[in-house]
Amino acid sequence: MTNSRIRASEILTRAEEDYLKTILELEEEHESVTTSLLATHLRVKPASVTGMIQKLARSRPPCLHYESHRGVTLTPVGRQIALEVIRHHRLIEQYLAQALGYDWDKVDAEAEKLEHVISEELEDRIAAVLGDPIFDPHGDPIPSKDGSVTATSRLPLTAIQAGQVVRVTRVRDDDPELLRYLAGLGIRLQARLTIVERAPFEGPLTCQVGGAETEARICALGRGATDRIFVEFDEGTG
Amino acid sequence: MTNSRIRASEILTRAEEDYLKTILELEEEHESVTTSLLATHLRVKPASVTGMIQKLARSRPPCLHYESHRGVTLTPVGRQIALEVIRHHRLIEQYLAQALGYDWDKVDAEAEKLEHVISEELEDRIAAVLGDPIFDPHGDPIPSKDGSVTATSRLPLTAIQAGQVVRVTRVRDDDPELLRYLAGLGIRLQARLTIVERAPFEGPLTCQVGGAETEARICALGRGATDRIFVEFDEGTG
DNA sequence: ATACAATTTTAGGTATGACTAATTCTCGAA
DNA sequence: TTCGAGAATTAGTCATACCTAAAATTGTAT
Ligand SMILES: [Mn+2]
Ligand SMILES: [Mn+2]
Ligand SMILES: [Mn+2]
Ligand SMILES: [Mn+2]
Repeated sequence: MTNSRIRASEILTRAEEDYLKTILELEEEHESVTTSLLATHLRVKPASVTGMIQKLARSRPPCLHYESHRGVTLTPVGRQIALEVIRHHRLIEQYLAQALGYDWDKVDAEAEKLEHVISEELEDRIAAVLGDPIFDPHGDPIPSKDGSVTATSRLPLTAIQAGQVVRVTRVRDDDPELLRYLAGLGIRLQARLTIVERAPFEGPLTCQVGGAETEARICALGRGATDRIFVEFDEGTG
Repeated sequence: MTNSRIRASEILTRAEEDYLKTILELEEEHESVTTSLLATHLRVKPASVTGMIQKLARSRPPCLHYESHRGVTLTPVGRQIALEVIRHHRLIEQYLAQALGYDWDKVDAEAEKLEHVISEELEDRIAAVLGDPIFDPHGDPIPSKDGSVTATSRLPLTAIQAGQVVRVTRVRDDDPELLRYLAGLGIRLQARLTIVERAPFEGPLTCQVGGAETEARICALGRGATDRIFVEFDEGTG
């Protein structure tokens, strides 16, 4: 069985799907997707990455462009497959949170496995039950079936000045511990933050969580947190 | 990496889990679970079965007893793992049917993949949402967490005489086409059947579906159907 | 222009789990 | 009791996807 041909939405292995998904996610944040960058995010060794990207570049049609020592770029075919996997992942995360009461720190690990095994029918039913959601529990956009993706804030809390008022729109989902910690502080999607103070030299950022109406809490966040929280300037005091 | 030790509820591969599940299912219906029987049900070649059962017999503690040319028997450890996989499978089937509106002919294929990847937490949440169901959409019992299994009817429709009135309590889930066909006839779980006539020499069984109250339909079922439908004698005309 | 350090690729190996083909075993019939 | 058909096992391959160690490449610093 020589499995060297791939059509869009063909049967790929779990490993292949994870590579394509990760490449697309990294393309959005890095100008070049290198072997070592992929190895870090996929938790495998660089030699393994080289082997896999060579296979994906050899597939017909190719899922990605690859030149030795130059990093990789997804082809339209590879990008479409990656978007399908990401749609699965984020839809499942949202379903676990909405329909099954999962906390936002647990959904990623579960979705990581389920994303590879659900059928088109299950994908569609989940989307229907949720009313075709556009965002996952961390504020990441869920690609539509045709592959379009809503833009999200790239403004990290780290970049905000003292005195400004912002709303949380996205939180990196790669650190469950941080997510649980933030939930404990009341920092969730749509939470309003008023920046009280920014200590210099990468010192902590002090902010007030929630409006003055409710019991507002003050907390200090380090760089590890503020780099992973994305915000928009608050329009209209809801 | 020598992965030869297995504790109950340890990480097994998908293939290993499917073998153990299938062995338990076959033990219930056959006095001896042979290599070729397993090969047929797992859709692999006998040589592959020999290899896998030798590995499962060598695992520590062993998942099954195996003597060359003598078939296999699950050990308590193997049985417990098999029950966990079957619990996953049937809970998922029931969830797909109840919560997501799946038809009973589609749930098996989907559950076959999902059963291997859901976490203990997801299993528990699904069970909770469904109110700890005891049966799956085909009337098969869902093993409880402690491994107990409700007994089900082993009386096939084939064994029923003309004139008798029975209720459908279980239908084999291995043939989606048959399930869809039966659904079209109104033959589902708890449907009442009145046997009108039994043609001799394995001829068709004619029966009336549903009570006389509703629009009762007459249909003729061949052996392929009646062997796969299990019934109980109807108590009280509900 | 050269050399070195970091990155990347190649070479070679492991484990899983399937396959085919060849061989061996078992058990019933002669 | 022997024989042979069918069932099962062994032997040898292949594909996937990881790994380590060695070799090659790149770009930067001298
Ligand atoms: Mn994954
Ligand atoms: Mn997410
Ligand atoms: Mn399965
Ligand atoms: Mn079932």
